[in-house]
Amino acid sequence: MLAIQLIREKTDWVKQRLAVKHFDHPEWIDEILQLDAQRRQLITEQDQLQNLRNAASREIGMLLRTGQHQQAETQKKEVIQLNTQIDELEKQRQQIEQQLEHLLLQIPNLPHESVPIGKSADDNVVVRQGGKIPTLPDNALPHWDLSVQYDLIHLDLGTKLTGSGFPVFKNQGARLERALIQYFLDFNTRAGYIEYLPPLLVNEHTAFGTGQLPDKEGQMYFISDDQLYLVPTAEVPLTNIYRDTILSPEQLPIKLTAYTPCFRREAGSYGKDVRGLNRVHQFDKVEIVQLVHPDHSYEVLEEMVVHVENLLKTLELPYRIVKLCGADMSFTSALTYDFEVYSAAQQRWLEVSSVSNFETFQTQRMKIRFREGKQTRLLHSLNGSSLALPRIVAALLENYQQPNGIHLPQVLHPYFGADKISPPAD
RNA sequence: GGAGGGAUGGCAGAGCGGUCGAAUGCGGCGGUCUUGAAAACCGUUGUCUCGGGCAACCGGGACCGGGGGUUCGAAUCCCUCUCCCUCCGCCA
Repeated sequence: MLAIQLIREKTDWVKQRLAVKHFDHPEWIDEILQLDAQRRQLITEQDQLQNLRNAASREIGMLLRTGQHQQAETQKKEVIQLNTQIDELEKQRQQIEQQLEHLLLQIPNLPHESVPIGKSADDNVVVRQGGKIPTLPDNALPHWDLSVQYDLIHLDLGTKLTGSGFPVFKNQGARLERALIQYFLDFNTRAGYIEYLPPLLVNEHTAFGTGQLPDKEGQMYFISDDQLYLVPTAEVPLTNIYRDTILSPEQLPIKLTAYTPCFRREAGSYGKDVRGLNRVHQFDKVEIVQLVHPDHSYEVLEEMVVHVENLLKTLELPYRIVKLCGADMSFTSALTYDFEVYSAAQQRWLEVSSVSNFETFQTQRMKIRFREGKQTRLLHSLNGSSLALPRIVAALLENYQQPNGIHLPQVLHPYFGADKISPPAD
């Protein structure tokens, strides 16, 4: 959520920035300003009347104590008059505020100055590329075939147990998943991130805090009996840990990491994009989150990008880093880098991480602040995947397939307990 | 699931329906003392918001778990929701 003062003070600049995100209702900004002016006017009037009421009530107390009941009664009648006026103003104010909030919630975050102008994902800018794209043997298979051949992942079984998009990992497949999670968490904690294991169900306050509500309501699974949402990413519970807190400068930066399964309804997805592990309803992901001083958040963003990049390098996968253009960014982000890994058998780039700076867009909602002198100030929040597992697994299987098995990168050997995935014994 | 108790400032802990934004203690910050530190003493110490100076500040309003009600007036009374504690039951 944008700060109303920002809209007030830099109206034209806000509109100009929103245009980069292809936000096509600049008139809402004007409506917001109008409502804001009305709101402040009403508050001023109401406060004045309440001031009068407080004084009068105090006087009534005095009158009663000194036995002047007559005067007290006339005073009471006046205050009752006042109260009807106050109630009227209060009703108006609430209505205005509701409209204001409704509009404000539909304004996306402003893109950073460096965000590329663009109309679609085609206009994203490749920042760096690394690793080597392997040449595969002639009979190379995509990961969904390898999964079956090596008895690693069973999508049809998931369909039987739950529905489509809920993969079942088995044997070496399950072990690989566990190894990756463990490795990623170790990599993050070594870099100073504090490990958490948060709840997988969150309430609506929490979902609202990071911006999942109301914007992406349909994307989350909802437990209606208890009014709880299944987490679509660890970002949600992790960032909300610090909701409604005022930190001291010495506590900064806050660096958090967590593994959680992620649940996404992905309504409306179809076709080859969803084949195999490319898009599923439940997947594993390790997330990193930082809450930092607003003056340094873009340095921290670069630091997080390098962190994820280093992790990817150790997996020895061909990758590239993409800076998202205005049209492709999320509602809440000010600047986002996507990480993609090359899936050699599918011959396409798959997104495995998204690292973003949200500036104060989330912290404004969550009221995450720090003390700066006598003032309080909003922190900046950032997060990124490090990493999302399914497409990493897909790329590992496809890129490393050899006639005698799937050779794993060295860093995984101790976690996996072997240097390769062996063909099933049969 | 059943019965009872509770939710107050960073923490602990008071609070007859009317100068209560809230006693007191601890902690924090500033100062005196000291070569320095500790102790002692003095002072200070919440958040949000509106208005004015458009800055260090000043004035108003709101906030004692959330929401609603009674009243001229509510931290204090009533209703409701949430959470916490104790006991019983059930259970990984």
